Amino acid sequence: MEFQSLFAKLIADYRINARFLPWRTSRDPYQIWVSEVILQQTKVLQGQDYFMTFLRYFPDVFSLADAPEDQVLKVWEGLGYYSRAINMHHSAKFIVEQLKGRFPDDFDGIRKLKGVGDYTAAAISSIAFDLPHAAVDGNVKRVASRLFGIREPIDKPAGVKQITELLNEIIQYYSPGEFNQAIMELGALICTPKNPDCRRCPMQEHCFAFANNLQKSLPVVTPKKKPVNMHIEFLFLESKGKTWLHKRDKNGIWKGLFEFPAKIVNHLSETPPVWMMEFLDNSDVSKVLGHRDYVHKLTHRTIFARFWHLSGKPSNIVKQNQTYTELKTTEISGFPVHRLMLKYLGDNRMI
DNA sequence: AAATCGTGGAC
DNA sequence: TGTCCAAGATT
Repeated sequence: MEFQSLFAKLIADYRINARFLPWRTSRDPYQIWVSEVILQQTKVLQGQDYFMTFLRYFPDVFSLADAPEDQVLKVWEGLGYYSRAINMHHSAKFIVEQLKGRFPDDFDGIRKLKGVGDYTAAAISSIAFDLPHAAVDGNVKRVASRLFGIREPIDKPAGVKQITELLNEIIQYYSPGEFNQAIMELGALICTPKNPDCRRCPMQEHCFAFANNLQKSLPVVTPKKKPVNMHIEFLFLESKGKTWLHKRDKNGIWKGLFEFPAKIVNHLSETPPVWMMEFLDNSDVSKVLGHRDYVHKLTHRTIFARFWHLSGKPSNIVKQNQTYTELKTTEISGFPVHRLMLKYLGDNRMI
């Protein structure tokens, strides 16, 4: 089988049955960029609404570059992997200030943008500019592994390299954007991780895994580690309708987002924790209005959180330290916060 | 090379 | 219930 005809059925099938997705209505590289970054490690169903909202707020690279970071994060709120938003914001400024607002139009130029790796650069350059670069995402790795019988683990650089080089050879015989999207669509709808629907697969007659009944053992993936437990306490301090938030720094989880003053602890405290006392004025006897517990599961850790709701006069540490932002309790929803905060605020009827 | 970074849906 | 993992990038 020659490369020119290997994917012919898949391409034909894609032309007929491709899903209608909002980012497929445009070939504006900016919009393709936005969609690809939103879709990193994110399912189509989850990303669609964020894509529409993001473009409503930031319809072009100039509006994104001009926006304050906190507004970009507010639009991104709840989606996760927040460095994506910060990197996009940074790259938008770079495009406007250094490239006169012209989106880079080749692979190397696109690849230089922060938050754009090999996959995203290939996706943008193929879809927006018809350039022959194979976009190797999780779908493509799985499809290629089964189709060609590749036993190299697909979650390691060697496996990705092998697949990328092979598909870069093949993609030149096809329409690049169509080729990449057709394979991703196949992986998303037919050649799924579990229970692939081989009966409906347009690549069935060419598939190594199907011929050898190896769908369950391909691709080879290295086992993941179990999440680590972590305990964290939050202080929701109220005083005369005011409260205080803290903007997380550039390192670690939830970067750039706001949250109540927080501390990582070994064990959750049954009474208001000692560390909270420095946030309260000594002369004031604060009232404990209650606490709420949450278990927040992430890929790599399980967070046991306890929110303490205290009423009392804040200490000078809180009032004079620029680390903390004072705001009206009713205006919390204007700040970008992580999902754990959203849960608490929702359960407290604050949003 | 291996860790880290979120959230949610499917099974 | 727990496990997997998604249109990955960065360090």
